[in-house]
Amino acid sequence: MEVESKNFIEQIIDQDLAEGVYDTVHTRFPPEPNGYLHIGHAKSILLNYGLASEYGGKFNMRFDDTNPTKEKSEFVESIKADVKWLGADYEDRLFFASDYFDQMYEGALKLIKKGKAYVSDLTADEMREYRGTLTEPGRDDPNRNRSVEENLRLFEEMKEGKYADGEKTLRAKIDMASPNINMRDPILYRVAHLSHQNTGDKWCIYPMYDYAHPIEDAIEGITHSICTLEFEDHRPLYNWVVEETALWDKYPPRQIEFAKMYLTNVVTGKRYIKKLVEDGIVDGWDDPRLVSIAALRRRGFTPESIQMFVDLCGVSKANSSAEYSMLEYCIREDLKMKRPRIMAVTDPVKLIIDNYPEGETEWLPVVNNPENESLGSREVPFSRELYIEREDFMEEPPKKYFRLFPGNEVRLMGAYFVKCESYEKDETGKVTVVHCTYDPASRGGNSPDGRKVKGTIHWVSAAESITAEIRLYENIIDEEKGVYNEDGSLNLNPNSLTVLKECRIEPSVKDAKAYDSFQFVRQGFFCVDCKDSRPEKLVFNRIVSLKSSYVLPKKES
RNA sequence: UGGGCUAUCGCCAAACGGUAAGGCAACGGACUCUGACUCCGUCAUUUCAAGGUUCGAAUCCUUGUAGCCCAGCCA
Repeated sequence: MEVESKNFIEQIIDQDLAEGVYDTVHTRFPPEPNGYLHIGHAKSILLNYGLASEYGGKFNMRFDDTNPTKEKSEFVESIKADVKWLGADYEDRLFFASDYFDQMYEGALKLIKKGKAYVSDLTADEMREYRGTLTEPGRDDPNRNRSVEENLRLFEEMKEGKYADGEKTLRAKIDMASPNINMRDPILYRVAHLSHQNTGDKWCIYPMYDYAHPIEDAIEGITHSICTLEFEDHRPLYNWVVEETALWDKYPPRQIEFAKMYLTNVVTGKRYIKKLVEDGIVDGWDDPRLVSIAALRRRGFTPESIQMFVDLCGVSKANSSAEYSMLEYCIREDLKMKRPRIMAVTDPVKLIIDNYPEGETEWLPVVNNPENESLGSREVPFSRELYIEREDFMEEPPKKYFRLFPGNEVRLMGAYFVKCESYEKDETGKVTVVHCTYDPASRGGNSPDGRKVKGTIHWVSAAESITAEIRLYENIIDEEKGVYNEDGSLNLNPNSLTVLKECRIEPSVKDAKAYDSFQFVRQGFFCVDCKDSRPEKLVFNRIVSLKSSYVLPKKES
């Protein structure tokens, strides 16, 4: 048992439970359906869901759809799919903030009757002017002292549609001189003659986030309302609304803020991604070079790996950004034991075994994953003509190079020992064929005379191998400058997408349907691109490469 | 400049007055039918800075410094 220290949210919960503030934990994930979810949201989802499961409580899915101008049902569907894929099970608790519009309206009436809210005639500009600045207090709204009756009538008229957009608002009566700008009589309701994706044309007034969110939490019986740091300043207002509307059943919800997580140098900004999509730089929100949940899924990341990543990152209140290598570690860790390791040659050179009978093919058994026997084994065709990796042969090897070079003997993985006898080059000096002889006694990869070889290389049979396309993805990086320069030009890493076309892969990839992804020996992890796969040709996405798989010895001269 | 928050290794992050966990990355080395994996070792005498309290401070106090957030009828 590992002794894991609890994060600060767990500590707060423990204390709440101990003090009897709450007797359960009920969390929620409340996105606005205005875009696709990315890795940052995954943290929030898994954190909220994880907390609920850890304490035997419940987790709600809720769409915060209080602003019809930005929201689309398309996003509702993608968000639901992503949350499900991540494994955050909200059971039958799928809610919409718009489900509570009636109660919010009643709450507003209650506030008006208590003298805690009033209708304002101020325009947006006037409102800004009256609000004051960061350093100067605001001034009272001229309508601040309207009578309850007048406010009631006016608010009713707002609802009835008697006013144009922006003509009137409902404001909370708090304190125009508060150092916290959020408390300077914040707007509770605005007039907006818009059709809502859920409620249609029923409403022409819509509640603001600060008013709506606490009520949503209260109604759903949320105990710990976890959000990001930028809402810290809103907490007093959150509490004010919770108190004044008193719409909770058992206990009032409590807001806790944590730091968002960013990935170093990757683009998460919605408007940048939108532009990348619009400019055709990427092929959509799920382009594997992005870090939306959909992109990660298409790239071949597993929900388990993302869970691991979130766990590894931890939760705190310090702004931070995790290195991408941590995410890569997680997917490598998750996949290495549960995926078959098969042979793929990404830059083929022909290898001819001169003393192997022409036209003969034998099928050799190879274990799928030496570290996980339960994955079974497969048969791989072996013949006189093979392909090996170009980097696995060198005419003049540096020191400590123990793959193929003239006169050297290596093991063809799972097959035979072969010794390099000669090689051919074309006019340009490029090696075209490597000639070897094999030792028939070393079948299976071991010589009965006990001699050892230093190197083992992978290979595929020339005739039976499958040609596939492999896509090597780098993330679209976001340096300090940002993705786009001021003149609109793009800061892209030049090799964000590299397509290798003539890759040769052993025929067992035909069993691709049985697995989402493979580990290609010494090349890393790949998945079949379900979106881009053509029937005649398999397209693989690289999930992540292995560590240092291409690196030649450094200390050579 | 008003208010809120944050500062612990290159990156995350514990430590809650008792003498700086862990992970990622990096670097050595061992092992290996994947130069992967695994394994073993190295990696903060010091916690933004300077003072102070204390037998003892990353933790408490003071004064600074730096970063993030707030002036949408967005969330």
